[in-house]
Amino acid sequence: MIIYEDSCAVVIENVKDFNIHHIFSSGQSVRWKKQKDNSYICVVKDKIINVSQIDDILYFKNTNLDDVKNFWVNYFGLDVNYSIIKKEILNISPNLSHIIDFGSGLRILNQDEWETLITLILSANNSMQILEKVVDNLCSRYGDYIGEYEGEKYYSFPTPNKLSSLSLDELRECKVGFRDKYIKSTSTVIYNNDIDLYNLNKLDTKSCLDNLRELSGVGEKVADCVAMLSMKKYDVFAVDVWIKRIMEDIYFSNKSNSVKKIRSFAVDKFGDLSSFVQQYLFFFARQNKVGKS
DNA sequence: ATCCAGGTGATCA
DNA sequence: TGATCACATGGA
Repeated sequence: MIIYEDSCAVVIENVKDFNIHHIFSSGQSVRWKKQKDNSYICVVKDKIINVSQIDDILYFKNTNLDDVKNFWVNYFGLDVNYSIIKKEILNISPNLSHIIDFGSGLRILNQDEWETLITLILSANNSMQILEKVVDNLCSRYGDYIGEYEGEKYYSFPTPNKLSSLSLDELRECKVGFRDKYIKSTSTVIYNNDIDLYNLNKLDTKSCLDNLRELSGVGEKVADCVAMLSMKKYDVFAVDVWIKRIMEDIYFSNKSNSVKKIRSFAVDKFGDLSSFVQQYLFFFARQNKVGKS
C-alpha cells in the first residue's frame, strides 16, 4: 500500500480486497452519497470528503495526507489484511467460498459510535431506503451546516445535545415514527454521559453489549451492529431477517430457528471472525434477495 | 390494497 | 425464558 498526495487528491495505490461499491451498498452507512462520476461524498468528522476508486487505486479529495494516514486508513479498515481473514473463514467453512467471492471487496468500516447508534435504532423495522431519508431529515434540520461542495449543501450528524433537546413531535416531523421515544431517551442518556459511549470499546465484548442494551431502542441486533460497526468488536454476529434466511439456507434444515440459536451457533463457529462472515452473508443475501419471491 | 422493511419493548403463559 | 403483538412510515 503506497500513500502520497498529488495536485488533486490523496492517493493510495495497490489496495487489495477493496471495492468501494460493495462497501457503500452493504448497509453499513446510509450517509455516503453516490455521485454521477461514481465517487462518493459524505460528511465525516465535520468535514466533507470525496472518495473514489479505479481498479486498486483509491482517491481521497477535499482532504490532506495527514488526515488520510491518521483517520481514513482506519475508517476504511485499510490496515486490516482481508486475504488472511478470508482464508481463515474458508478454513472453518469452505462452503462459503462463493459468498465471499461475491462480496470480495467488502470492508467493515470504523464509524462514529454516536452516529452509528442512532442510525441503527432508526433502522428497526424500517427499510434502508426510508432510513436514509429519515437520517437526511435529521441532519439537514438539526445538524450543523458544514458547507457547499460541488453545488450541494452538507450537514453534520446532529449531536446528543441537539437530539435530546427535541420534542417527540419535532422528531416525528423527521419521520422517525414510533422510534421517537427511543431517540429522545437514548440521546438524553448519552448527553448526560450516564453511559460513556466513547469508552465502551475498551470493555470486553459482553460488557460492551450489556451497556448498549441498556439504551432504549437497543436490543440484541442493534447492539451487535453498533459494537461491530463502531467499536471493533468482531466476535458478534447480528441476526436480522436476511441473515436468518441465508443462515437457515446454509446451515439449518428448517426455517424455524430462533435468532438466539442462530447467533450463538455462528459465534461459536466463527469466533473473532463472526462479524466479517456476517457482512459477507448479509451482502450476498440482500443483493440476491435470498429467500424472497 | 396489503405486505414488508438490517427489531424492540411490553405483556402473558 | 419463550411466544405474540403493536408500533409509524412509505415503497412495491
